[in-house]
Amino acid sequence: MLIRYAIKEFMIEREYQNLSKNTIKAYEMTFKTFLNWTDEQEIKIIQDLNTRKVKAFLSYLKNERNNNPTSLNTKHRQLKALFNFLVSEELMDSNPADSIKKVKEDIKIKTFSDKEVKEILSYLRRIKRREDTLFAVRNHTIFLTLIGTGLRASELTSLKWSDIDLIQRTLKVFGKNRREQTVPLSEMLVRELAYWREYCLNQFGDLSSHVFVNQQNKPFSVNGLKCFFKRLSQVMEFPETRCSAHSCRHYFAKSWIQNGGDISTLSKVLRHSSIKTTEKYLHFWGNEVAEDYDKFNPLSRLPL
DNA sequence: CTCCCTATTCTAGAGTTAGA
DNA sequence: TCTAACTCTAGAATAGGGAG
Repeated sequence: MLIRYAIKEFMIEREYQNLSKNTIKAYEMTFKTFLNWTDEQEIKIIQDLNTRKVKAFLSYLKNERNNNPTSLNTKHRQLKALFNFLVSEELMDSNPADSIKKVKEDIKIKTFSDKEVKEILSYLRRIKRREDTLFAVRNHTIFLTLIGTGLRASELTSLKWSDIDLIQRTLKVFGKNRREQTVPLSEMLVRELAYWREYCLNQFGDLSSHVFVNQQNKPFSVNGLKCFFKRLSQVMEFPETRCSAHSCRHYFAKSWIQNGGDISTLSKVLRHSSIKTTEKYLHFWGNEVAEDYDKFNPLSRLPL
């Protein structure tokens, strides 16, 4: 069977399983790259594929396309899934990707320092005072919400007014993996959200169902959010720090830990499914937490 | 005209879940 | 308890709309 058709069969199967759009897209992207490569190598049918060829493809990704370990492993897994399917359909004898080991990854995340967050906040506040435009008020509120709740990007943009209880001070989040949970809101954030709500009412006359909207009172998109952070990073010029919605989430976790919050509660607030993920965060900020560790460690106060 | 905002597409990377 | 499979986020590049 032609590789091209094998992939088509696989995709039909996956779409039938009702996988999310992003997953389908990710498969499509990887297979497109793979097909181009096999075309160049003049590999046409699936029987021509073997472990050596799959390895060659992965090293092509690594060396010529500068993929990093995480990407290599992702693509490796996707190919493995494809071959598994072909084996189960008896179109292939064995999985040529099976014996390939995954690449070691070293993960490190740099998030905002307290100083950087203060700088961002005072910048956004300054603009809000000076201009008092819809964008200025919205962006300020968005940043506060992210810092104050640790929401993910899509969770923020899909927020609806009906999800927010300003009296009970809670927020309903429709998060990753199509799952819904409730998180608490701080008093200060409730005030800011209420102000933003009033602002929208004045501006548009009526309230959109979505909390964060653009100039046309249409839902603010995830891409819009990305662009906001991109502009922000250009203004702030933090040399080391990634400036994104996710950085806010990490900052939320970091200050939680540094202020002595406990990790199992944090895990719940961040809605991690396993505490292992939350524990990884400790690892990310090795040095910074290590300083606190020294500060609070009883051994440093004993004369040894 | 510029500046700011947003949408879209592609590629890279981080996080979760199910089930052997 | 391990890992294949699944899901979502990040960022670059590009294009275009609309306000001032």
